[in-house]
Amino acid sequence: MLDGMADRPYHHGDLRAALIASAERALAERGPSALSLRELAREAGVSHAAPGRHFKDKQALLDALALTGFDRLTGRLEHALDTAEDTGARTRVLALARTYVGFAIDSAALLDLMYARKHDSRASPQLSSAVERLLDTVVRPIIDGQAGGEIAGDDPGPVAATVSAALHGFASLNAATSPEKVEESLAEVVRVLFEGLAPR
Amino acid sequence: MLDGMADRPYHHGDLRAALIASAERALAERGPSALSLRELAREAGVSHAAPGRHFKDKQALLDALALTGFDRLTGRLEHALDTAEDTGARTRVLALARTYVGFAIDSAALLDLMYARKHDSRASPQLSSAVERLLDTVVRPIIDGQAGGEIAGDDPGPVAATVSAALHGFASLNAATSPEKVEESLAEVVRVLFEGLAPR
DNA sequence: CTGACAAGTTGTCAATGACAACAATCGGGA
DNA sequence: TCCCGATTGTTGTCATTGACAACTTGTCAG
Repeated sequence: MLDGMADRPYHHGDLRAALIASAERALAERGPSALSLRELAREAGVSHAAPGRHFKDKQALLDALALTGFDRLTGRLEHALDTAEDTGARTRVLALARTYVGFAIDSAALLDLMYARKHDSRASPQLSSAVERLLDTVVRPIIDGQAGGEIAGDDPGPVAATVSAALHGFASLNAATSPEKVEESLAEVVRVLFEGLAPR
Repeated sequence: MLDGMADRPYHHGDLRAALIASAERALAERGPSALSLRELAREAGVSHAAPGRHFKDKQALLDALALTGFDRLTGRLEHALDTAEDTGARTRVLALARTYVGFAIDSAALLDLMYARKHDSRASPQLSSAVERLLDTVVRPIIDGQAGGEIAGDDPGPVAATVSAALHGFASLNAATSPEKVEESLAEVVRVLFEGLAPR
């Protein structure tokens, strides 16, 4: 029975989720180094050791946070693709890029964390599979585009590597830029991607 | 002089540089969270408060470290460009990419730190100008290429944005990949960049 | 009912970053 | 040359933190 918020019940209800949410706020507002388990515990109104029941480690909390980040980003990308389903390949890639960059702008610190964890060799297998799902999503419009003759080549590999690199790189480099400027710049980047550097 | 068993002079000689070097090693070996000022001090053979004379803050140390990273990377890129001076635009871009990715592979944690600091609004002006010099270097072969008719367009802006995004993104995404695979993949990416996604 | 397990609590410890007050060394000008 | 101020390093201290141990409270299956 959820007893409501009366005089703090002994059991929090969903401390795990509350900690992750708090962590994300703290991460965004004060940077990764300022993130303290004890502070999160205080915000949640529990004792300083309570987080230990849900996360073995500070690192475990960060891993869980990164994981939610990947899930959320992948979800948004999938939604963007579904919405642009019947448009051209270029439009779909642009939709993908817009979404990715949007995420990078309003969750810059989280994105950093996500890739920092991904690069760590001690990363959990869950994290790796989350990254895979993300990449699969990016590859989808490319495979479709090649099948429909809108994108050159028949091996999605090199094209996917290029597009995901450009996507991630652009997002990472422009995470601190104002959304309007980014939007404009982004359209140009997708155009250059499709038309290539070499003169036609 | 109470020169005990260790012939350690009261003054270290160049503590500042020693700390930065130690910090880079520790960063690479044990990750950013394990980096402790006191440990660096111990490694340098000085007291736990000595680093405070050279760096106001732990953050200040990290900023200085990031700065050396940018300087080193820019230096390598400039050298790579100079070496490839009389070749075609595509070769020069490939040289740039190789160098950038090489840096990312053997200094992955440092590169993360560099961009983490860059994204922080409280970053020092020195850091910003270091980033600018880096971008200028990347833009150079593009301007040259457009002037020589090897790269389409006359505004380097969009092309530079695309190339630097792809460069940085590819490096970031492949920092944990084996050098051989990366080398192969990299050549394909540069090819796709030049020829574009759209069928010719 | 009950007892095992999950979730939270208090207590403690070593490590850390920051700072203050003090000491040794160095270097430049009188 | 000598002295005095600026640098650089030292010891001491403090609050905060992450981790762990031992204990308590609530929950739920049988």
